[in-house]
Amino acid sequence: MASSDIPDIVIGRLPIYLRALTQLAQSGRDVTSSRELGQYLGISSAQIRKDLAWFGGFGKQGTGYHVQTLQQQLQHILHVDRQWPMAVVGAGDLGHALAHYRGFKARGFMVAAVFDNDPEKISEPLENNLVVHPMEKLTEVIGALNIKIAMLAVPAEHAQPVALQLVEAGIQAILNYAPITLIVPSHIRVQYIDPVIELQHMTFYLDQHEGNPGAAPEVPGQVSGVDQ
Amino acid sequence: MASSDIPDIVIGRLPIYLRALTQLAQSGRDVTSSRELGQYLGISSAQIRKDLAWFGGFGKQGTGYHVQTLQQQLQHILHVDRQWPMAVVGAGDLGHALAHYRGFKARGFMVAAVFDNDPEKISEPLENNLVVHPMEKLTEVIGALNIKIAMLAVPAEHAQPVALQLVEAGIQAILNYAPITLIVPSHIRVQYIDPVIELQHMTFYLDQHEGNPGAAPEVPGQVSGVDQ
DNA sequence: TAGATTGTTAATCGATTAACAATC
DNA sequence: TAGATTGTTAATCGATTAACAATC
Repeated sequence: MASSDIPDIVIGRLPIYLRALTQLAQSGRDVTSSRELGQYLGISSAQIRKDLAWFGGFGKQGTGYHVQTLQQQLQHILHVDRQWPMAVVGAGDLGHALAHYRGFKARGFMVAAVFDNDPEKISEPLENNLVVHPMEKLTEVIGALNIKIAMLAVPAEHAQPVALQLVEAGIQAILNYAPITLIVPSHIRVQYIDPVIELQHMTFYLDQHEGNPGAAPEVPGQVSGVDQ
Repeated sequence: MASSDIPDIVIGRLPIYLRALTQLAQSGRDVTSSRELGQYLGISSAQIRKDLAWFGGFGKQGTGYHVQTLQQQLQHILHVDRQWPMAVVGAGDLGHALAHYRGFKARGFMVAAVFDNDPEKISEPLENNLVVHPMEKLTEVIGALNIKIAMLAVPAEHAQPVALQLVEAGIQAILNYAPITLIVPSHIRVQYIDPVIELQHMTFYLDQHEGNPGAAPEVPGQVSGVDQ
């Protein structure tokens, strides 16, 4: 029952299930099945049932799963049945995009503070009453707002030292947008977002001269696999 | 030898190795070992050697790997020993951030065209002589510039139809930033970037009341695992 | 009831790790 | 040479899938 018993690879799929359920709910579906969900996500129905079974029995034989109930259960399991305040560090293009992103709220998150070390950006007003704080205020603001999660959007060469500052300030989870591996204490959670990693994964399968000259229409219908 | 023999999970790690080698090269290292690389990335040395062995023997017994040579080999294997022109679809905050991002060039990519359906954004000038094209020009421009890769940065409700337009236009790989699962023909590669998925993966391990009041400094030193 | 789908166990499959001969 | 590290094989480990009794 301890969360450490549950394979991390299972945890990684739960947010994807949750996202799919949200889509289903929006399209008005009340009930779904592991078969439907699996087909939609490119995952076997057995895997979905087995993943959910780690946390209990949420379905009904013969019927399937009540979309809204399962959604709530997953939100509870993932601790997103609340709003996590987050810090954005780095107020460049990406930092701005993150600070303005409307999609966090409905899924358990909000940007509560933005930091940058560029004097020109300090005090710059953003949406939602946010302003850009100087890096000197990092520990103070993160402590005052009880922030545990940071999105790191600074240039690659600053990412490592800033990450350690964040840890000092009490941050426990970092979503790192800088294209480097961070070295942090082992109790700090880190996830990486680097578009080039994903692009290079795809170009392995692409061939420069695999030309499609003039466009070759194809019948849609199949489903692509799951994301990392 | 056919690329389909090689597990996709192995392919997914190669860009991470390549990124680490770039970091090593920048810090002036000439030679490295599977042990060093593994320690740095939180991966076993055996796995790194086994992954590389799918493509040949790049190392020297007793010595290790020549950083620059291995870098070049991986670039070749991943087909990033060239510059892939890409389309950005959606010229909002995120689209702008992608169009301005400086990090693509050195790693095999460039933004060659930007599209949006908002008349106010059309013809808006961006960096690098880019302008925002109307969606009507999608097929024409993608064909003329021989673009095979698109980054999809439109609102969630438009992502599915736009993805199919991209496929019609000859796009073969999509990096999808919209928080939905895309349904596309099976020969189209799709990778997903959704920060909320990564955040929810981390909040599973966080506890709201696991307070660190007043900041608890900790000794850095250990390394976090590999991303997806 | 008959049909459908769950939760779960056992079988299979694949990925990771350990170990070591080869060799620089 | 002695020490180090590769490439590779065999052993282990873990994840996925198949199958089905339980039951709605």
